[in-house]
Amino acid sequence: MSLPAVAVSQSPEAKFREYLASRPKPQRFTDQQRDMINYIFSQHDHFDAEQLIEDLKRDGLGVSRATVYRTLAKLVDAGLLRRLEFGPRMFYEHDYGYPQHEHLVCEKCEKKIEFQSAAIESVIRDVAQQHHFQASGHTFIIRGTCRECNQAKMTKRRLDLI
Amino acid sequence: MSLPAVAVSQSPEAKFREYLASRPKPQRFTDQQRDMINYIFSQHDHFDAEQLIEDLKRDGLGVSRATVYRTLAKLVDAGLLRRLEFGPRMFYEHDYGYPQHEHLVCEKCEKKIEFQSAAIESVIRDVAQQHHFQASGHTFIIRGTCRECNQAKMTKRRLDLI
DNA sequence: GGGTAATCGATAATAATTATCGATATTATA
DNA sequence: TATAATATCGATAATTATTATCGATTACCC
Repeated sequence: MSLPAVAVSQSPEAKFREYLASRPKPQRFTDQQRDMINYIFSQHDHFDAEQLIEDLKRDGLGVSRATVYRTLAKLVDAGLLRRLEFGPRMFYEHDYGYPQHEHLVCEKCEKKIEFQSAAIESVIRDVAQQHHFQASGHTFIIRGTCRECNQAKMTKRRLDLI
Repeated sequence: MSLPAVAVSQSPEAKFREYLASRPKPQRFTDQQRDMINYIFSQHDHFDAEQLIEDLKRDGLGVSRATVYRTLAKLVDAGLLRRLEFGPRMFYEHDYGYPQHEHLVCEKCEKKIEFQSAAIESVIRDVAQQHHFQASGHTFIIRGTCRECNQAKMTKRRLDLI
């Protein structure tokens, strides 16, 4: 699930405060934002808004649904989180301190496997240049069945034959 | 917008009827389905459910919202259409008679530019093999600004300086 | 043509996200 | 340090895309 981290000089909170300070109109740093950053950067995981709301509530940190969505948007804009379009709802993962990568997503168990690929970076560069397109981001997801779910299916098939 | 077509032996309608006939429980071919297939395959374009509903209505072919969604799902399952996850709503494009390709999507004007890349196919094969992952599909979208929107921005910037 | 059941259309429901707005809390200023 | 100005909060309503429901309609087999 995890790739080697990238060295960073600031804490996520410090980086976020810098982002807030750099906005044209001044933005405030609140307790809810601090709680969210502490929780999110205490582990590496893919998560969605609903999960985060439940997890924070379970930890006694109540942050309202609206504030969770608002703060996630700011964290993405600040470069702390990446936004992933897996199916109908958005997922989020660490961007700050974590290398660029792509995903394999299992359609059976929803597991996300990360991988890095220099080839993809170069395809993006080449294609963008060819079409005079100014690339600002990309989505690359491979959908299918993971090793474990494949084995489970194989085993079941073998059992069915008995 | 268009890549060279792929040779096919059947009309989209014939291919769809074959699909319906091959289902475990028999499915019926209706006037609404015929109207939708005729409309969709009379042009090559990326479209979403809402556009299609409006376009059909404008052409005097009234197909209800529910039926449009239901039939789109069947057309995808039959291999006639590909389903594209561009942002919050689904888009559709020809699959039958049209080669595999990926997209550049302009964030300013929503234009979709198609491109083919053998490198991506091989990345998918390699990564899947490495992780013993059974790949069934993928999404690859490069987001950014197209040539025209870039020029518009440049021109505006130049004018702003006067 | 007649019976059966898949499909249709109208509308209700769902799910994820965004907007609204009075209450609250952060930051600048006196 | 008190206070004023205003960004953010929480509760809830609204929005958007899509799916489910269900009685009416219609395609398909005999």
